[in-house]
Amino acid sequence: MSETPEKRLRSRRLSSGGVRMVDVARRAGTSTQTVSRVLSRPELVADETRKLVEQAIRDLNYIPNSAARLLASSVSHIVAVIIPSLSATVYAQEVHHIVRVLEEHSFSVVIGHSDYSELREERLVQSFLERRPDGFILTGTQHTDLTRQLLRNSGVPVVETFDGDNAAMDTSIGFSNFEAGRRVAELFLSRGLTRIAYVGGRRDQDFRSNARFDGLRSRLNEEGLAPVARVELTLPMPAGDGVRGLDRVLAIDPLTQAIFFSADNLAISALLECNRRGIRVPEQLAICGFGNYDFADAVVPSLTTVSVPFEEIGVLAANAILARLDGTTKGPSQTIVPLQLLRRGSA
Amino acid sequence: MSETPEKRLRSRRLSSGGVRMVDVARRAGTSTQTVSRVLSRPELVADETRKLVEQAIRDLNYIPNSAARLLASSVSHIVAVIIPSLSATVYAQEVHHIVRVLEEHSFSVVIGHSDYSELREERLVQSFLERRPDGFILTGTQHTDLTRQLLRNSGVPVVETFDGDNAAMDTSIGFSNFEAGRRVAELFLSRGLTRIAYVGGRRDQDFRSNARFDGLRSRLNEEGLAPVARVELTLPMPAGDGVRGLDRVLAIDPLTQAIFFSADNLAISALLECNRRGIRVPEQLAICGFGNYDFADAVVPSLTTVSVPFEEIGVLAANAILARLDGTTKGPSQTIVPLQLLRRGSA
DNA sequence: TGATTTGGTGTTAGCGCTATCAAAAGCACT
DNA sequence: AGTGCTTTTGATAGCGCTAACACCAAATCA
Repeated sequence: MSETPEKRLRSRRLSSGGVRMVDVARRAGTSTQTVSRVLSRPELVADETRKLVEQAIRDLNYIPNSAARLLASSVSHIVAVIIPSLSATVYAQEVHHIVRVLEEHSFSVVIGHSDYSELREERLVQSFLERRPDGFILTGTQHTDLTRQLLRNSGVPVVETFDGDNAAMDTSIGFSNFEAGRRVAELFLSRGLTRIAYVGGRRDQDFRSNARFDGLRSRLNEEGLAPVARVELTLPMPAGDGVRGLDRVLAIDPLTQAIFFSADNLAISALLECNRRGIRVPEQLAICGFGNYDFADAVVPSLTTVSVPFEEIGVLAANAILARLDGTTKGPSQTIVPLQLLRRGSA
Repeated sequence: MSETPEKRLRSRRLSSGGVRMVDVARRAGTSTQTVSRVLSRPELVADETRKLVEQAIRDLNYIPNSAARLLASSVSHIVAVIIPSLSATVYAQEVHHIVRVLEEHSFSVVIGHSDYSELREERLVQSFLERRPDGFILTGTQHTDLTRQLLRNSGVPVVETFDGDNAAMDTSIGFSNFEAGRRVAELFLSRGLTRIAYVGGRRDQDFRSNARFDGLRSRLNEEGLAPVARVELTLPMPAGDGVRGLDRVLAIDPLTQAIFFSADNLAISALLECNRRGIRVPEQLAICGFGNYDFADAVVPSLTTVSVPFEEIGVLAANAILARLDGTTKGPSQTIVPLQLLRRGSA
């Protein structure tokens, strides 16, 4: 019997990684409980003991195991964020600020892409729930029934972003896409333009773009008008799609006087294409974008667009989760952040 | 004695969340081990039993607890990714593809921002290690000693991206920034330009930009030339910084014939500014960017730039981690992805 | 026929941590 | 000295899962 069970077990334990809390406790001459307290609620530990423990932690290069902590305490310090895609600057910006704020509070962010599909979102929610996150930040208010049910059952705080038009499950941080559409229509109308077109994502993919179109149409209807064209592009839409959108609009109605693009990258590439083709902007064709992206005010003519406070949305979403976790807020709440119509050269 | 310890404990357990594996086992009439096998290695379970268990899982809406799994098995299915910032499209793109690939293999990605600081990176590594990730993807090869030590001790596979010039700790997926600088210099020289300037990030922040500058200078030196100006901007650099860079270059040497910008967004905004000021590009001032961003070929004149395969880098980085984990690859390795100089209108 | 292998399943003992309670130590006051 | 209080520390029992092994029946072999 050269290999007792104990021996084998011990070797597995050692190979499993390294320094455990009990090693720190032994070195500091305390119990593991005291070490645990030094890490999570140091104010409960006498100064002298605390220093001893901290020294032991440093000496041994101890790194706590958050899985064990979660298992024992049911707190993961993880927030799950699901966005359509990180290659859209809008969402990348938002996530940037979510991560920034949550990092400061020692929460980790896990990220998933829904790829503009509710079903993929559902699968992600399912898989993220295995990590027992302390919060969820989703994009939009469009979800499958199962997604809603899973989240409700889990009892985790949920923040939905970017959609202030529809009812949220829990907490919502968004803006009114509908209102944005109306404001843009108003602008075009005020310039005496009536042949107005819209270029955006596919109806079944891009619900927030739908709302902008609806807003545009609603305002036009009030004047007895209607959009002369609506072009739907498959998401994701790279900048070059702006030119395709432009072409399709002009194919439908060559006399179009104004186009509202659902994102600035489309609008900018269309605008640059107009310059190239000698289509005068805004005299011949007015262009309005959405999002106030990087080069919106650098192109010639500068791009008229709707400015969306992505940073603010990210920060508010992160803070909403934090507030729910420390008990500052309880129930659902809706926050609408204001949009700003930036009247510039292109319209 | 109306409250036995057992009662209290049971109530805590129940409140802690919900359905456990043992509940599934009970319902399916098996042991927990069999349930566990159905989830992780279903081929080991008889078809009939498997179906029983799967039904029980569905009936109960069972969601496994990954913390318990990690604790018992030492596999987290987490990959930690640290980039300077998600608001730089370059890194957002890279992360997009990392997430996309890893999602398919049911790995979760946790994200952190170093904000171009080695010290912040060190803190992030420290905190991410608590989650026992199965892999790390870092940006660049510049790290603190403690960062290196922590990662080495942890035994986790590490991939460093974006830097093919320097030695990596473990696995590296990058390109040669130095070579990029040389290629751009070569291009300018071939057009007979000699008064060449560089605009990039601050020397102590942006090591990869330094390498591009070094490459540029090295090639110029070979012709007995030197850069006429080097402008250093504080990171992060929003697009508007391109104009500031242009101004500072022209202040140092008004006769500058060519500028190499360390990122396309700077180059594009500078180019648009030249148009506005009536500086003729490329006749009066040649401009070259880096990265081949969205509008690089849409502006007039189109932007000459270096195309970097961000998508490929992300995919390769993710695959490198996966290969290490399933034992396909063992030791360190270095992969250099090729750059492409896109000669367009601006140079 | 018995010996051996195979496939399928169950039993046991942790993984590393924290919640909970108990207890000890210190202090002020009667 | 005894009482009640606060502050500080420790012992114990899990958290929910899987690794490792044990076991059993059926299949295969000599």
